[in-house]
Amino acid sequence: MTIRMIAEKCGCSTATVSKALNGAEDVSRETAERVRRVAAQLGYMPNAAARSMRTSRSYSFGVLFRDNADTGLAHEFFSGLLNGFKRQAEELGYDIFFISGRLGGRTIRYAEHARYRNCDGVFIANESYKKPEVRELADCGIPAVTIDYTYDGCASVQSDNYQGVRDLVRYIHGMGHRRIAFIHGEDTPVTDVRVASFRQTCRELGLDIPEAYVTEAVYCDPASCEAPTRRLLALETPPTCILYPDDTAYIGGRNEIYRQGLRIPEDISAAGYDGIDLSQILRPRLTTLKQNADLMGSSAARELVQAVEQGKDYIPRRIIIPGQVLPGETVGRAGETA
Amino acid sequence: MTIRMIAEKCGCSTATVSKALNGAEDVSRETAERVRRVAAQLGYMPNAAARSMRTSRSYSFGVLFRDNADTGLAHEFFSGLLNGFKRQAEELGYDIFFISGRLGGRTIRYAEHARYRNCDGVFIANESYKKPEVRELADCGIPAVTIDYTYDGCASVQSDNYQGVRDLVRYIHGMGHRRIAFIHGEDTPVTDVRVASFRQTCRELGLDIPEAYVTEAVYCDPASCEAPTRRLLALETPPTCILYPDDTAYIGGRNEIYRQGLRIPEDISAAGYDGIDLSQILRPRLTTLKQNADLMGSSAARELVQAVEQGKDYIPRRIIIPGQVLPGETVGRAGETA
DNA sequence: TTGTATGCGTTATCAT
DNA sequence: ATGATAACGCATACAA
Repeated sequence: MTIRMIAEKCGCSTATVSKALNGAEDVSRETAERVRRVAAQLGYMPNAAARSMRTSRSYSFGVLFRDNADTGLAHEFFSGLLNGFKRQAEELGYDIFFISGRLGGRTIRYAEHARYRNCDGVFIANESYKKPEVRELADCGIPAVTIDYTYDGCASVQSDNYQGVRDLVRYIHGMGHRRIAFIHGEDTPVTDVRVASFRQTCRELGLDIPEAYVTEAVYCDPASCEAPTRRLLALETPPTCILYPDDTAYIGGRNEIYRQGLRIPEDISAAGYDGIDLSQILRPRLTTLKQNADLMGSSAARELVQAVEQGKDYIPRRIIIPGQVLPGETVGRAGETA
Repeated sequence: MTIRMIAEKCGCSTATVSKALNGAEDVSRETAERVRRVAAQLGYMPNAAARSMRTSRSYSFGVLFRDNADTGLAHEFFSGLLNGFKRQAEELGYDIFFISGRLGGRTIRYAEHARYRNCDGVFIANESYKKPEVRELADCGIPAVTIDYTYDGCASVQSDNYQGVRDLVRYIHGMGHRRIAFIHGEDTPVTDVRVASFRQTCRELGLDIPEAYVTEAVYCDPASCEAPTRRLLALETPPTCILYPDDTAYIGGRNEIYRQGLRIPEDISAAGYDGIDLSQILRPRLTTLKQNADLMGSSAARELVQAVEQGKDYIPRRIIIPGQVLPGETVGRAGETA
């Protein structure tokens, strides 16, 4: 099935067929219709490789996603991100494929992989943005959009972590809590913003947060939250509410709290972050901040298409996507002077 | 960066460069080495589109994955499957992209999409195998491998659901349980096998399973397990152990059990299926059957490469991947005559 | 051992 | 409005 066969069947040239199929102006309406009818009837599909070679556009986006075992696609936030990106990209005519560091038994650099497949744009998420190889990809001339990180000259889509933590803390404050602790994730740009927002919001609310109330664990690692939780509960003046790095990590804190014979939220309140399904399935339902991963993904796709189609005229934008507090049942009402 | 530029730099023809790069026999060792050195130095990468057009091989696999909101990539079993497939496919030189029903604002059939991108093989998972469109894809002439389902003429990789349920039931029986109930998932080929295995294993063990002990819920839907759990607990002779459709669905049963003021496993035992991370994070740790999703994915990739490279000589195989009981803490010891 | 020539399917240019 | 033709980058059959 090539345009040549359609041309023969229609008694015209391949040039005319190509024009007709691509909606060019200089084709008579009747010819165009006839060509399209025959094409549809024969189940014609253009050959992506040939088109790509001729136009030097592949209508594909490369996706860089950390897949190294642990938390890759399995994390609901990232799978949501990818789903949103994929759906919108396809809607706009772009297929997506994965960029990886291995191909055919050889190690290749991300940028090489992207060039090899001629992708029109790249989507960078869930990677260590400090790795030179990642920076090389972002800078290699192919339009790129990054998630939760800004490279100079690249579009980026970011979850509003500042406002997210702020909303969550204010909600908890509104429930009467005055002694709020934050077990945050490991050191990343996202963590920095969240911790800064936490401290600033508490200050604005006139809350005094002892240093011991801000402590570190590891994202998505429940076990890493057990010791910090234990330490917080053992303080002379323990917090009345603990913020966890994310919904999954919260499970570790929850296990520790129960192990101490305490109840949630009667004895101690807790909140997560992300708003994954799990958070709403557990009883008591977790109070958390839902990140709009799907919207972040689809926004990234739209932005990337703009970057590709506007070429040199494109001015990189930074898009901030707000999240939303899911009240849940793990933050209880606390006495005003707790 | 094309072979032409390398040819100029090396003072030889493009044909020689092509041969040298592809390890042909009829090139002198010194020439080959020089060409490869220059290529590496210039950071040459072949153009995938050009190569694809010339060889009618794209070195890419299409992946059909249900992404319709709910449980797509978010499900750890499927993300594990995809990860395993992706890693192994890339190792063997094939990139992967997603086949979808939408492209450029138009609805296209899966088979069309696959042909458009010229993929060398397709990986079908997590789809309704009964849809004619899916069957069309499996039958369209492109080598295909399916997961947990057999199409005539297609390779397939299957989780050993028969043995899995059998091992799980026997483990539970070994813990002293004699009254075992099974809340299974909705009607699918996989469910059929699991239910059949459950009944047969129980029969072999001499267990009498009342009809009320086998009942239906929905995979990955905790809420759907609440009512069935309640009904089982309210029976005149309630089970001492309940099998759930999967680890996620178990959460619903767990919530209901706790709501009734019962303890796990002291008052009632329970088991899941899948062995996702969540199951090992919860306390008590869930007794479940871990499916080896990663191995299923990588096996599928190896098989698909065989199918592609052997062409007409390839004989479709069915590969069965065993799972493994994860003992956990939710199945307690029951009195021998319970 | 090396080089020349051709074609894969498509789009774009230019002539008709 | 239509068509002939070239070119995209690569691999290969065949000539040298």
